[in-house]
Amino acid sequence: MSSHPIRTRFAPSPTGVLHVGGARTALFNWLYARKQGGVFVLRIEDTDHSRNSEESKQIIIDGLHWLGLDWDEGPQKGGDHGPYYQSERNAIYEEYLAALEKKGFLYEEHGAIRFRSPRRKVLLEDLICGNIEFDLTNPATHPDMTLRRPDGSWIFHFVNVVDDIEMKISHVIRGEDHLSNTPKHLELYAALGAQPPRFAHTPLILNRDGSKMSKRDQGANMSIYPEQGYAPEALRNYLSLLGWSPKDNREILDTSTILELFELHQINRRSASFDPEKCFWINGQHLLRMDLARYRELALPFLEKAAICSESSEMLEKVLSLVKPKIKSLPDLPDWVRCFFSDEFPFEPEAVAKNLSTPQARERLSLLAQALLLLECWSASSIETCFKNRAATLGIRVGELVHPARVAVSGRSVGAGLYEMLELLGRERTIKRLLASAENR
RNA sequence: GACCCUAUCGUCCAGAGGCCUAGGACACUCCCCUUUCACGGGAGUAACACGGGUUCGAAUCCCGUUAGGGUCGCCA
Repeated sequence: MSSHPIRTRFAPSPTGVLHVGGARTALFNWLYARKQGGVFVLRIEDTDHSRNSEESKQIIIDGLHWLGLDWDEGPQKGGDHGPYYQSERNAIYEEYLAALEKKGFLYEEHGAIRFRSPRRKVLLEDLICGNIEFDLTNPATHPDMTLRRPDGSWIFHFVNVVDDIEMKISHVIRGEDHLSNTPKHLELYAALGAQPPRFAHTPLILNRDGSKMSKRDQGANMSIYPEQGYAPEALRNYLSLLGWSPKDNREILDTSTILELFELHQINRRSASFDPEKCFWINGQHLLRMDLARYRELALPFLEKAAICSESSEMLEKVLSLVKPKIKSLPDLPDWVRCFFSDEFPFEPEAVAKNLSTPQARERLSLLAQALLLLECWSASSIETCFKNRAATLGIRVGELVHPARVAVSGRSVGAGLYEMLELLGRERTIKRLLASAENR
């Protein structure tokens, strides 16, 4: 198409959190660049000295790393258009300011440097919002913008435009909160004699009730997702669906599919609201569908944190593949699997009360243990047969054996398939636990 | 207040004049499967903000109203 290479950028200011809206903006920029075979740039807009710190910058970098949005140029990566921190680009801004000065666009007021608007109508051809004309002829409604403060520090509009020119950004994909700023930016491009990039303003993400999403709202802060056991690929999936869709009712999409189907101009013009429940569901679907190696990778930190360690990696894999189809959230994992790796596990009081409190139940456990002791082959299917036979002999439903046994062996009333659990646990531990419960509880 | 954007189930998305008695998904309710919890399958509740046009015909086009959001900073 164009002879100009596609270059997009994510240009956050370090505020201490990576907001979910910012993450989505970054995702769209990343998707577009990757889809077009272009370059994705990360630039940190840290001109406001009062509120930026190393930690804040690190939070953004960590968040993007976690989300899997790798940049081609930027912090930790370098590139031909650096530096990528605005705080280090002073000389460049001075140069551009001098150019504007020379052309007579600037004037000073109270020590600040301001841009004299040409006072014209400005047409924005937005890839998402369409053509919008802004009338900037009235100074009362559109006052001249300030470019530089009396203390020498720079204002967003100016440095943002200068950097986009210098970094040869071809597509500015950003939140709709910048839509009304764009005519000002267009004035700057014109004044600098630069060709403006294509703009694409995405609708904002709101809360479920339609209110503006602040960093404190549920789900707004990206740092909670790794902690809560979300898979980055699931978040990419959910975020991509806020304002965009593949149009064919598919919802669970891996990133390569999104890449294949994503189109900038198909993004909605309607603001979306963030639904934590749906996000959770999408994550669950990814957890369910991912392969065991990936599952294990995501699960490991949660097991380590709970001080659960496996005697063998083979055992770990067996346990994980057993519970994987059942579990919806990785933070729940330790409670589900602790009983496989240690004899020290808590008994849920309600589960005990319901299933182990009667002498009858304890009697059955002990009978069950005797039967299992005699089993010639310790496999899930023969264990199942044994349970069923036992139940038939006692004239009860299998459930009346299964539920107490589950609690005796795991302390819990919910879990994976019991017969498979027992097979994995081994005969010795199974019988020991059945008898312990038969006697004590 | 001015300017800009938006308006389909509670939520996300489909719908770009007749295929719409509006489709899918989350959530919710019920049923089936099942040793539990899940998964899976089935069913159900639930929406075109309102008012005018245009048209033989409008969720879809136009205008207005209302509502929500955004911007109007020497924040980004």
